[in-house]
Amino acid sequence: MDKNYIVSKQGASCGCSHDIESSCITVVPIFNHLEPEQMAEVMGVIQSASFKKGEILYREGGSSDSLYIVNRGSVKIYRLSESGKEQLIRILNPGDFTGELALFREAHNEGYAEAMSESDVCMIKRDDFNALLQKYPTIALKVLSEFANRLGALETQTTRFATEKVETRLAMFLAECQEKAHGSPNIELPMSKKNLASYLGTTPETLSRKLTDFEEAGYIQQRTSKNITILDLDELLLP
Amino acid sequence: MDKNYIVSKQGASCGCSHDIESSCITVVPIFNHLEPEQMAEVMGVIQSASFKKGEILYREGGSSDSLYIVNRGSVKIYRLSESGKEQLIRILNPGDFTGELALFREAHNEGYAEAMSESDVCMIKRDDFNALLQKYPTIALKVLSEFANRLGALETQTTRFATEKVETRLAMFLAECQEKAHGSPNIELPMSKKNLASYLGTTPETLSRKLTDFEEAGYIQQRTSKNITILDLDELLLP
DNA sequence: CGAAATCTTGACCGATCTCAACTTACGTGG
DNA sequence: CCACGTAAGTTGAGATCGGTCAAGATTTCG
Repeated sequence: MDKNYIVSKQGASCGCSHDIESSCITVVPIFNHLEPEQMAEVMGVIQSASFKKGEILYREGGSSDSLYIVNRGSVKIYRLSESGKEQLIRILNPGDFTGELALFREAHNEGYAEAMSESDVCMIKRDDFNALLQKYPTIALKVLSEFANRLGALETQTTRFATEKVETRLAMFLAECQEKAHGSPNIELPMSKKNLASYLGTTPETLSRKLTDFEEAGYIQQRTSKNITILDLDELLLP
Repeated sequence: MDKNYIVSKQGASCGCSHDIESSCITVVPIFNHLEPEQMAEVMGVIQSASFKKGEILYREGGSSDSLYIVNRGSVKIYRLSESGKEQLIRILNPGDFTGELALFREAHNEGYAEAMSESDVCMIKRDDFNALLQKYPTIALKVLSEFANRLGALETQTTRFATEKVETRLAMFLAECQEKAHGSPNIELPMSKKNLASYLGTTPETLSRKLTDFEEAGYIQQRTSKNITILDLDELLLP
């Protein structure tokens, strides 16, 4: 297992009370099959950086040409629609990466990446990463696998937007939260309700109302702002 | 240029009056950089098949484990939402491929692939394709590039569904049609209006109404069922 | 502790879906 | 080649969902 993670290069510079061990060491799925000496090669081309909450990793139209791997914290990827509204695409947690669009296409970034909390990020330059891919085909297979998963998830997401109403999308989202929580009825929303509204393609007002509706119908119970207990998943998903 | 395409393996078995030359030879982007002897190796693991209009290449939940490359004709990829509505994801034209989800994940197919017209399709088995990827890393790079493009397009699509109204989505779609037609104002819808409605996440009724609205506003002119002349693209995109 | 952001609730309105009737286009078989 | 049946497309009326604006409550964070 020792070879299965990358040690972030920056030292424990954070003066705060974070758990240093877990915060600076992260499993990076696309590299976790490499031998130590190969990993060393990867380490050689990695750059690290920390971002404070709200700082931008890259912005739309920018010409960043790196792969970004989140090591600690969380990063939100969002776009601004042609009419100016923000649309949250996904949230990166430790081990997730982004920047692929700028890597494999000539096009510029099509979205924004913004740290949602103090975050450590590893970066690999386009040319270095391409060299790694050429040299170690298994890395490419890992990335292909990740892309395939993301394509599948995005297609599901698109289908929901196109065919389900807000209420249903929210119910499905809650169901997925419960799944990720290994079936526990007590779930914690992984983002603010404002962001969740954006992610679900609705407004905070409507989201608030739907949650209230669910609660009044006895399907869920809102404990705190982000903690919800799911009382009747079946009824929630039925309509 | 000679090495830049694959010759479909089935003979000119169609008794109909199709143009044999163009119908059985197709550029396949993910292989078009290979040397002849490498291409021969690819040919060795390819199987071909023809599908009549309406025939299903694979279906949701099925366990097809092949990559499908369209050689002639067109194939539509769609999903059925949890509530049973059909959502058109994309249309494959010659050179496009699908089946990636079953290739790189354990999961089953999450959608349907259906021939929209008489179509010739090349298939490569999962194991064979993986072997090719390992042996020729450049193929993997091509596929990565294709995936990256598709991810970008899907994110754009998702953002539009989440933030734009039907009218705007339709206008953007028409604009893209014109772009693909190299700027010509005379465009041809690449699918039936029923399918287009599904693709845009609306109903045929609403689509019909919006097109009428555009026409009455003088932005477009509907010549035939599928032929439209764009009179004022700027006004179309403005609101 | 206080300013700013987030969240909630209410009232209203507009976009789009649904249902239904009708027209048009298309493919098949006589 | 035409007739017919089915699917696709159009149009209208009504209902509903969800967005907007506004005000107030609550939380967060410096």
